[in-house]
Amino acid sequence: MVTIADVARHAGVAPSTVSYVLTGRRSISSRTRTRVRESIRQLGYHPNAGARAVASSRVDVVGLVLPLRPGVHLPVLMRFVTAAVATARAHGLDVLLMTADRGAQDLRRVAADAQVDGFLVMDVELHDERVPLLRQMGRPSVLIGRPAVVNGLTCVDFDFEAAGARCVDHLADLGHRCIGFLGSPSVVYQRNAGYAQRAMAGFGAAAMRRGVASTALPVECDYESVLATVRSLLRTQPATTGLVVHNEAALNWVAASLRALGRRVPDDVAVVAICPDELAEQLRLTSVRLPAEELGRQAMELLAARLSGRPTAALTLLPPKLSCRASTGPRLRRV
Amino acid sequence: MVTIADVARHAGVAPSTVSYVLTGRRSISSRTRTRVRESIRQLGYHPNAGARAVASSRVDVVGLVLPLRPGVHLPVLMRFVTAAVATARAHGLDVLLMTADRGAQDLRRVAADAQVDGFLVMDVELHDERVPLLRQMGRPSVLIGRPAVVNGLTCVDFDFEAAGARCVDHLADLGHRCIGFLGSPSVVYQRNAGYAQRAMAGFGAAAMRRGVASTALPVECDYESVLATVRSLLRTQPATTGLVVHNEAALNWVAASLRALGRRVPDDVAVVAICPDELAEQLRLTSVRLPAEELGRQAMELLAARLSGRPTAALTLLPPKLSCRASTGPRLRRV
DNA sequence: CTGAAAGCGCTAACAC
DNA sequence: GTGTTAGCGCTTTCAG
Repeated sequence: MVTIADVARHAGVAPSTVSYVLTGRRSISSRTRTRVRESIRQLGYHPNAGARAVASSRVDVVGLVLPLRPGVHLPVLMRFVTAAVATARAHGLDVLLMTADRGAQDLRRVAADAQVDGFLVMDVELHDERVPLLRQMGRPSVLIGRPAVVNGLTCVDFDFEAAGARCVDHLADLGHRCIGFLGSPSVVYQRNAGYAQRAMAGFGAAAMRRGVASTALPVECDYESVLATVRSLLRTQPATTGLVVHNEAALNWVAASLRALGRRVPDDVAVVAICPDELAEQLRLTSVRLPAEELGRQAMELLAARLSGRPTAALTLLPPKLSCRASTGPRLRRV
Repeated sequence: MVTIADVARHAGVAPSTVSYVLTGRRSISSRTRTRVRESIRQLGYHPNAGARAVASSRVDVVGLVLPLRPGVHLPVLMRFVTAAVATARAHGLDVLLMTADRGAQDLRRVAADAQVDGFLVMDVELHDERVPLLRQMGRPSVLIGRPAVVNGLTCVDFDFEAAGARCVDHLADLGHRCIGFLGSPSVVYQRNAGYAQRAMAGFGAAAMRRGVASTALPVECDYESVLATVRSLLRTQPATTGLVVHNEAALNWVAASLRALGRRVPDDVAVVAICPDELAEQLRLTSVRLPAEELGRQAMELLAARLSGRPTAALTLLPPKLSCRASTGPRLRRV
C-alpha cells in the first residue's frame, strides 16, 4: 500500500506538505505542488479513509436512513435515493445505507461508531421515533418529510397540501362541482405518514373553499381493489365528475376501472394525479408533479451545507406545479 | 468522546485488555471480562470505526454496487437489497451504497480508499466492465448474476435457464403444444443482461426438447405495449394456448390483454410467470418463484464468508420451484 | 512557504 | 491471563 510517507519521500518533501497539497489548507508554491501531484500520480496514491477519519474526525460519509414501509411506492423512493447519492458524490461524500427496520438502533450505533458525519432521513412520519434521537445525537441531519415538531432540524418536503389544493382548483376551474380523492393504501394513513395526510387535507380544504362536494377514500394497489373503491365512490357520490389520485401504484388501474364502470376519461370523469412527471407522461394524465429527484438532491445539498458549517433554512418546501394532459378535458358546459 | 483508554482506566485494566474483551481474540478471566463490560456499559463506550480500521486494516463495511439500469423492476431489486443489508448486519457489516452510473470508477476509488473490505455486485451483465476490475483489485467480492467468464470470482444466481425450462415442461405436461414467451423490455436484451437471455434460452431449448412450437417476444411495460405484443403473438402463432411471462411489470397487464383479445385464462390460454411469489400470489398466477430475498441473503452470506477467509464455491445456482395457481388449468383434453 | 513531530483511537505483537 | 508498547496512515499544531 502506498502511504503519504511514500509520496513525501518520492517528491522530496515532508508528509505534511503532501497532506496540505491534498487538502488545500495552506498555500503551497506551485513548484512543489506540481512535484507532489506528479508523485501522487506516479505512485497511484489514495489517502486511506480510516486514517484520515481518525486524524480529522471527519469521515465524509453520510447515513441514508431508508425505512421500507408497506405501501410506499418503491420506484418513486428510488428516485429520491439515486438523486441523493449522486448529489452526495458531487460533494465528495459517500453513502452508508441504513435500511432494515431497526432504524433507531442503527442510527445510534452508527453515530456512536463515528461511521458517518450526518444523516439523511427519508420518509419521516408525523411522530417518528427517530426524530428525538436525531436531535439528541447532535449530528447534522436532514429529513425528507416533516415531523410534527421541527424544532432545530432541517427538513425538506414537497408541499403536498398545496398539491392537493392545486388539483382541486384545476378541476373547479374547469367547472367540476363534485370530486373524489383516491389516496394511498390505508396502512399509510394508519401509520400517520405526513405526506399522505397533508395531500388529503389540502384536497379537502380546497374543496370546502371552492364549495365543491368531495369524498376521499384510501386505495389498495391491485386492480380489484381499485375497481371496488371507484365503484363505491361513484355510488356514494354519483354526481362525481372529477378524481384526484395520490397513489402511484393504483394509477395504472384507475382508467381501466372507470372504463369498466362505463365512464370515459375525461368526458365523464376527469382525472388529476399527484405523481412523478414521467409516470403522468406515460399514462397521459394531467398531474401535479412530485419532484422526487429534486427532493433527494435538495436534501443532500442541505446536508452537505450543514456538514461544512453553513447554516440552512429549517424548512424547505417545494411548490407544486400542474401540467395539463389528456385526462382533464376542456371546460365543462354548465349543466 | 469516550475512548478505550477511558474504559481501561475506569475498569482498572490495560487498554489492550478492553480491546481483547471486545474482539474475543484472546482468553480473558470472566472476572475482568465482566468488569470491563460493566465499565463499557456505564461509560457508553463505542469503539471508533476509523481508528479500528487504521489499526486493523479492516473496516467491516462492504460496498453494494447497484447499477440502476432501465428496464429493471425496482420492487424486485429492493428485495435483493433489503435481504442483503439485513444479512450484512447479522454479520456485523455495514453497507456502503454505490449507485450512480459511475460504477467502475467508484469501485476503484472506494477500494483504493480502503473504505470497504469487499463488494457485493448486483445485476452483472455477460460482459461487464466491472468484472475485470474486481478481479484485479483483489478484494473479496460476490456477484449476483453471472458474467461470461467466472474465473476466480464468487457468483450467485438464480437458475434462470432451468426456470424457463420448468415453465415449458409444466405447460407441455398439461398438453400444450404451442406456447409463447413474453420477456423483459428489449433494452434489457440489448445490453446483454444474462438473466434475461438465460431465461429465454432455457425456454427455447425446452420447447425444442419437448417438440412444442414456441415464439418469444420482448415486452415493454405499459398496457398498450403489452396488448400489442400479445396480439401480435397470437396472430403470428394462432394455435398458442400457453404463455410464459418473464417481466414483473408487464405481468399486471397480461391477463387484461388476453381478456381484451377475447381469451380466457386459463381456459383459452394458460399463463406461467417467473416472478417473486408474493406477486404471483396476488395475481393468482402459476409461477416459478424468483427467490430474490434468498439471492440477496446468500450473496451476502458468501461475502461474509470470504471476508473471514473461508473458501466459497465459485458458483451457487438456486434451483427453480414451480407453484401451481389459477392461471394454468387442469390437463387439456387431446384435441 | 515548508518541515518536524505530536497526536487521533485502536490493535497486535511482545513481554511476563 | 494481563500489561506495555509500537505502530496503523493521516492531520495539524508548532517552529522556523
